Amino acid sequence: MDLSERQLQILQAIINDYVENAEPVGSRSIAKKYDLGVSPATIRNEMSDLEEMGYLTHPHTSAGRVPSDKAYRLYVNNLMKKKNLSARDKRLINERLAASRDEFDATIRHAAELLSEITHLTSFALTPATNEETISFIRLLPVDERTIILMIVGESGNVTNTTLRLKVPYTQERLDLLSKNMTVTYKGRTLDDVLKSHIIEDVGTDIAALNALEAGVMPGFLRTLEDMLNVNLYMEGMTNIFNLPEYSSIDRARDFMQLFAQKDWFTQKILQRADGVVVTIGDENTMMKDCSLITATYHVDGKLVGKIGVIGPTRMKYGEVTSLMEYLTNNLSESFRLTDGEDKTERNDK
Amino acid sequence: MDLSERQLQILQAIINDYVENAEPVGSRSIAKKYDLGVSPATIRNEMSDLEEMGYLTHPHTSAGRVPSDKAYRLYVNNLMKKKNLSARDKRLINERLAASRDEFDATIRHAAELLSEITHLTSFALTPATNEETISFIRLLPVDERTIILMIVGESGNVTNTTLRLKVPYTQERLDLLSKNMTVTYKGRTLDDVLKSHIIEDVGTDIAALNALEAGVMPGFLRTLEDMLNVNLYMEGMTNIFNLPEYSSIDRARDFMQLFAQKDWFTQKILQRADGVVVTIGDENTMMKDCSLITATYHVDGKLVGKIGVIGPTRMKYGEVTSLMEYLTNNLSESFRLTDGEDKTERNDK
DNA sequence: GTTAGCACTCACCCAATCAGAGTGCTAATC
DNA sequence: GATTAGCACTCTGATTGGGTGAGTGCTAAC
Repeated sequence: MDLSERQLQILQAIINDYVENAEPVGSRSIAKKYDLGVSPATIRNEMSDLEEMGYLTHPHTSAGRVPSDKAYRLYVNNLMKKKNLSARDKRLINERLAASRDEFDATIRHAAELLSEITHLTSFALTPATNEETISFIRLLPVDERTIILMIVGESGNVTNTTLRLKVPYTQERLDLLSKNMTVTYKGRTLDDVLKSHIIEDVGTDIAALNALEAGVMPGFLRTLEDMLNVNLYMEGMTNIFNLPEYSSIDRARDFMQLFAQKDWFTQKILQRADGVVVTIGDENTMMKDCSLITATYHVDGKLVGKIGVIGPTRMKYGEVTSLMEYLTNNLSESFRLTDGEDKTERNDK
Repeated sequence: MDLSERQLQILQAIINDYVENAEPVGSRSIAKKYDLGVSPATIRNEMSDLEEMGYLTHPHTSAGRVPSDKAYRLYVNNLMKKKNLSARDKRLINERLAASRDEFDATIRHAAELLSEITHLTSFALTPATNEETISFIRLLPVDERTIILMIVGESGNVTNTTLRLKVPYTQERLDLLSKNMTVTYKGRTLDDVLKSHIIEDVGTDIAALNALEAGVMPGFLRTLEDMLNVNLYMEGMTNIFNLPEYSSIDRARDFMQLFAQKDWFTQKILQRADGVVVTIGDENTMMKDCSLITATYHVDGKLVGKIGVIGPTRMKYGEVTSLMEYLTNNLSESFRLTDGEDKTERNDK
């Protein structure tokens, strides 16, 4: 049972009004503000029908109507139209991202900043997931008699290193030999893959002398792989929600803040989401039932996939936020396209 | 004009009571709970005197007394006695820190976690400041035709790296030569020092061929130095304050949260504080007038200095918190003492 | 110097009241 | 049959006023 054209208009009007003012909207104010050519009474009848169908709710008898999650879903799927970003916002984004273009993590952090500045909501950004990253080479460098640096370099330019203190002394040759052996063994394999075959493989059983050194290095190697797999989460604008009426109760505010207390858990939840712009509204979220969450994906060199996102109350300017996120992720993916011949340097220091 | 013994007793009683219950304490309840051998009326007179001297305040005529910042200061300086940690807390700390002993940043994060878990306040930890860190060596490693990794290693084992995309191709020899030249030029100098002499020095003017490569590397080198100088801030238990009555108003809670919105600013403020256990109470803080802030320092290998801290309302168990922090920083410094011969690995991946 | 006694002051809670916004229904109108 | 005007009804939120209890400050007695 479809909604009539007029019902859609009314629903849209209610959503617009509620998103703007955060107060239950009555029939009279709709009739006045939006020129629908019908009287408040008619609107009341339609509202009553819309409520019966589950698109509106009623805080109490004598209050106006509030859109339900279902209404927002309908809005996002059918009614919402893309907004063009203001020239000001576009310029802001271009400038800010260009400024930190050289530094990978900084760019991503800036994207999150922009997101929260423009939407006045809470935003976040994840550095790309590196499950698919493959090992390019492994290098061991001497520091002093007992200390070496282990460095793992991925094909996409990810670099992670650890300082290792060894029990036994080493020689330069042995170090080089082990570097080479490890590179040969692991080159081309994904981080995930190597880590899962957790069993410390015999990297160089044929060279018996290596074993002591190797044994000293392996735990650090695995730990570094793990570290390389971790994505970084940058959060911005957490305190923005304090300006929203829906979080004027301390309990709601606390619940919201606690979402981010466990960063790891939150990160996992975000990583599980599909690619592209994804909107989940209220109850559709397992994490926080009275929030909406919008995520979008950007690409690095067309391969690795990172995410940015916005969290706010279900009362949110979906059209504007999704358009902004599309623009932002396009811009990011463009920045991170490592076409050759370009004078581009990239940071990897997570 | 000193306080009499009895006045001190009463003041201490009021502080104890208020810290415990967060409610203005009246003369009668002091007389009842603490056996001071005098009647409520006498206590009232003393309280009146203490108020005149600025140690107590009065929310309104018919309310009990509340300790002022000045009272807490007196308490911290003179009255407070060290508490022994419970066996449970000690074990908790030892176990948790030992578990992540290998990973530098993780250990520090765990210290902050412990601090907030045990005190039920908001805590933070800073990785050591690296102003004093000196450069040990610089290494350039090839990745592909146009990409190299720049790695700076400090004497204390700090390692930071960047991936650089070059305009011009390079050869292995030139890379090695530049590595050596840079190492010779910068070895033993502090990061700060090198960065301040910002002028791109002529690393190898005698070898004309190097110039193009060198020019491509220098900006990345300086950026990496900057990055190496940054300290990491880990915050824990931010939502703990929601359980405290003083933050039941949304405005106070917002103000508190906004303190941490600008991490960089906050970090700077903390870095400026003196070494050792430092307590600043209420108005003594420029940052947040109605909080108390306690910081303490730990050492890495006896040299580099990092900080941990706790923030909460001025109503705080100063004795317990400072004792805890002393224990924790001792434990941390102990963990980070890089005595030789030990099988210790240390992470540097900030 | 200490204490008992007592008037006084607020903050807090509760109930009652009132105005305003908005609905839901009915009956009249197009 | 759809639309609208009119009106009774409902509920919230702000305001008011009395009652209670905790606690002070003062005075006079010990």
